[in-house]
Amino acid sequence: MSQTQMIKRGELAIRSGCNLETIRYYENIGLLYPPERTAAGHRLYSGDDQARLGFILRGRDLGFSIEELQSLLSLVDSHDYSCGEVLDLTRDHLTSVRQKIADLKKLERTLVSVSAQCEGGDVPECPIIDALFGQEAEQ
Amino acid sequence: MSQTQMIKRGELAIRSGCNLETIRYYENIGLLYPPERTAAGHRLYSGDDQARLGFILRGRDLGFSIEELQSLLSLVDSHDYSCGEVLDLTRDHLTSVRQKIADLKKLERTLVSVSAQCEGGDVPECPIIDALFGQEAEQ
DNA sequence: TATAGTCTCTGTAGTAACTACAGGTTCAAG
DNA sequence: CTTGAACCTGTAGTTACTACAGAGACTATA
Repeated sequence: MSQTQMIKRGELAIRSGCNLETIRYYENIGLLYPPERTAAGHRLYSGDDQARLGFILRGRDLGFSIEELQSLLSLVDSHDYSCGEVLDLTRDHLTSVRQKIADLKKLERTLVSVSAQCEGGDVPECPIIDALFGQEAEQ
Repeated sequence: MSQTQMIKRGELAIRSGCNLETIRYYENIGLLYPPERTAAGHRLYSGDDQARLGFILRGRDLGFSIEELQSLLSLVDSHDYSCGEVLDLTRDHLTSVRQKIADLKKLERTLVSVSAQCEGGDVPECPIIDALFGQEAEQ
């Protein structure tokens, strides 16, 4: 892609912003292909390798799990994927993100309502503690 | 509290809705006090033990981490906590919940905008894949 | 009373997605 | 030629559990 220059793991870590050990981890779990090696066994990453790591890191930033990235990459690797398949995976992921947001908002509301009963200060009785010890958390 | 009847771990699991193994885990990490035992070594939980587990489970439902629950419980155990201290912990937690919501919403927007460029179907080129392989994820 | 089946005990390993370390090569600069 | 940085490997730690194996205890029925 950009350059066909081969780089070592440390350099890849710096360029990609990915942790050094994480690169090896992605190789171990099969997200990255085992790269070429020098005679002494040092890893050498090609431009394609760098692009693939970039893909993984951007997917990770979008909250895709390793498993989801594995699905996405196996589609890409098949060279026979359709846009629809990718869109399905993305929509599934979007659904789970929205579910998490909904759960957290519910949590937020409960925390706000619990906090609102509490006046703070030095008083030794606390409605928050009472709520936690009480029968219902009114989640 | 409710009854001074001592119950065993299996019964506590059923009554509280907590996983059997989790109860032992909470004991191991010091969230629950080591309960009484029968002569043969079977755990016996008092009403107070049951209330404490209830506290933990409700706190967990509110998204408090083990560490936060440990702080909360050590305040309770000190018998000398103030409402202000509890409120501070709760507000810190609320802040982190809100941060998570904000992060996820940002993610959601990005996923929506990436998906919007994609028409699905059987075409073999996918803007989502292109975006992931591209230079910027425009997060 | 014998025995079968369920409950409980312990320590340990597995989950997700890394991160960090120890102990040992290899490389590059002076 | 030596020194220090970079690299190699395998393994352990993180969070908050969950699950398992193998052994002992309890209970109900024949």
